[in-house]
Amino acid sequence: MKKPATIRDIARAANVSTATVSRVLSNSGYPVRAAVRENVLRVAAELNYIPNMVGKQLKKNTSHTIGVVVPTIANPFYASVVFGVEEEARLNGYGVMACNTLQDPALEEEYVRTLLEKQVKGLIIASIAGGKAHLERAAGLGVRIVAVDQYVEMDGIAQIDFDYRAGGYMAAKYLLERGHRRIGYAAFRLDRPSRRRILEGYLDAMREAGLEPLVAEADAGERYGAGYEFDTGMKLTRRLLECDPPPTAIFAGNDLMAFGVIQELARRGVRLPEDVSVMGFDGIEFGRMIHPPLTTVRQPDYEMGKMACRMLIGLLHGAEHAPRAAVLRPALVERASVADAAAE
Amino acid sequence: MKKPATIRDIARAANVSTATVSRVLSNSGYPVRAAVRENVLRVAAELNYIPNMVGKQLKKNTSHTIGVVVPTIANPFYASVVFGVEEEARLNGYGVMACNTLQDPALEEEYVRTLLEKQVKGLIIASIAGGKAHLERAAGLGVRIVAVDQYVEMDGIAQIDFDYRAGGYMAAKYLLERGHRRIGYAAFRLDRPSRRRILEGYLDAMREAGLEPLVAEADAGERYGAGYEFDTGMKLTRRLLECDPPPTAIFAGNDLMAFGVIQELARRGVRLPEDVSVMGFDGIEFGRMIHPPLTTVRQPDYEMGKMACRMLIGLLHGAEHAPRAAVLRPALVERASVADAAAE
DNA sequence: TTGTACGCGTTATCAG
DNA sequence: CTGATAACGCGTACAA
Repeated sequence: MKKPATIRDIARAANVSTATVSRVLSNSGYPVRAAVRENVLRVAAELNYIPNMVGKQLKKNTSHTIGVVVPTIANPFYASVVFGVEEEARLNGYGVMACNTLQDPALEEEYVRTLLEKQVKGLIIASIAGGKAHLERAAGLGVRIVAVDQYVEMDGIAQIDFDYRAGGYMAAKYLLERGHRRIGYAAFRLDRPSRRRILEGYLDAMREAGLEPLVAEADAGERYGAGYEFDTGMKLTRRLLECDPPPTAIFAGNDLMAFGVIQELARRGVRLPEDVSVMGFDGIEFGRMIHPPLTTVRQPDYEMGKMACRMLIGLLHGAEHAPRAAVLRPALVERASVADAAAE
Repeated sequence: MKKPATIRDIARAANVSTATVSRVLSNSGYPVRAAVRENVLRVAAELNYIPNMVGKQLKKNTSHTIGVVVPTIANPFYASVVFGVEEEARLNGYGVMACNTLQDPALEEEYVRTLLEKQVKGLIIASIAGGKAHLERAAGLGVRIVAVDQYVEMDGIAQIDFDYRAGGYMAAKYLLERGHRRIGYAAFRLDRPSRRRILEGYLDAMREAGLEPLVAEADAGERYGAGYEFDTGMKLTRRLLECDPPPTAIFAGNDLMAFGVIQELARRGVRLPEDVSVMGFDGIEFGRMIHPPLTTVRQPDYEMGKMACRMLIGLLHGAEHAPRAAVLRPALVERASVADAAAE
């Protein structure tokens, strides 16, 4: 476990200066005599040379790693986003530092700070923090930022937004077209703009149809985590079923919650989708793995990650005309958890 | 977007030397007059100072970020492992660089190399590469390595192993105890030791019972990805069902595949679990979200990540007596996808 | 208790 | 084409 070779070691062994070594090893395109170049390469290989990015980074002040901040990769939706970012990053020679904030604003700020200390020059963030001081500080330091999933009201920040309102509207509308009149909406806490916008879409569709909305909102204060969203779906379903008359269709705030809705319904012997239809939101791949396969509104997670990464790298490469905003449209994924409403 | 402040800027503004600034800002415990200390702190805050880890790292040759290499976080199993690692890392002031190899040995080697260039001192890896030259090179450089999920035959490497054989045995045994005699095993390609060991466990249990094994192995060459495992489950189920007589229970290589098995069975109108029982492997959280909730053999993913990270940090802190090996035991998770075999 | 000066591994500048 | 040498931001002997 001896010390790794540096360009100095190579220089010494090859009888050249460190400058020359650096020139050939970094593919700088700087002219070096062919014989010398080959010799340096040979010696470097012999010495098992591995370039030290830290030295390089300190010198060039550019890190080639981008920070990704999401609530949690335990939700496959965000896992896909991160995965998309990572793929695109790798193709461009970048690495990724992923951070899970667990919906905790303090943790989000801590992570952003750590990322800054590590000299990240680019950041992709699904921010759930109320404030944005941490983002402004980052931007002030010249860090390029791409906000995904959650819109961030801030100048000089690139956005990949998603039309949540249209998504909520699309879901409700679809249910209405299938003949449903009593459509319940099972919502998480409405503490994020994205969630409120889905609700708005649902509300608009119901109002247009002259129907009474039926909303069940999750209680606050539950710990965030893998199974929480599922359990919330079960709980809200119980609440919705107490209504008189009960809904013939339930639209859930996201797919994980929809799984909970389905589970609770199945547990009660309700036939799916004949008795009650269920609609999700997100379009995670697991939707097609349950029974009945989940009809849902898809938000392109993986593609969103790739797109965000591409945009960020464009910004990093100083492309002034790089696109700084995009808004993704929802798409309906018709599977089998929604049926026509039974004639009354 | 002016240049970030350095300790030199602070030193100048506070009329002290950079040495003093460094001493107070790095909490070195080195004696500094209280008044001076407070002044430095004040000036640092005023200047919005953010320590540059790159400089620190170059100086101290210690990176505080650990590399994590897994097949893909698109599989919730590995997502949980990474999540566990990250949580534990954060608690200890470490950051995590996660890399998805997509089961591609070349990619795995590339990632390990990149990690080395970034001067990671610790590595947690679920290696699927045939060779181990890249790991030996890393170890030779003094990098501490913890192998998880996949056993790696190599000196000086810490292991968190899992008793796959016992898991396979446990699954088959459970099915046997429930009265099943024709138990099919739906396997991925048997190109990894872990998978072969699950098979062995199954085979042992069948042999003990004097029963004929019934194995369907996935074809090679399919692209690895999120839905692949699910689709494989469906396909292998079709193959298993062609047997005469068909199995009354199917044991799947992992939970995702079990979802595919269930889906294919449901699609054919087979009643679950009355007609055919299904058993998974891994114990991902989604198992309880499908219908019927999946009975499975659990491998503690999240805990494994935490444990690996703890072990690694112990090694990094030079704890010579740090545990260098652990073998986790499978646990049966009884849910509802397995029923007693119908009397014949 | 404080300051000076050097070096970590690399690249860039400038002179040959 | 090649080589000295000065940075990059920081921590730390060593000296005062």
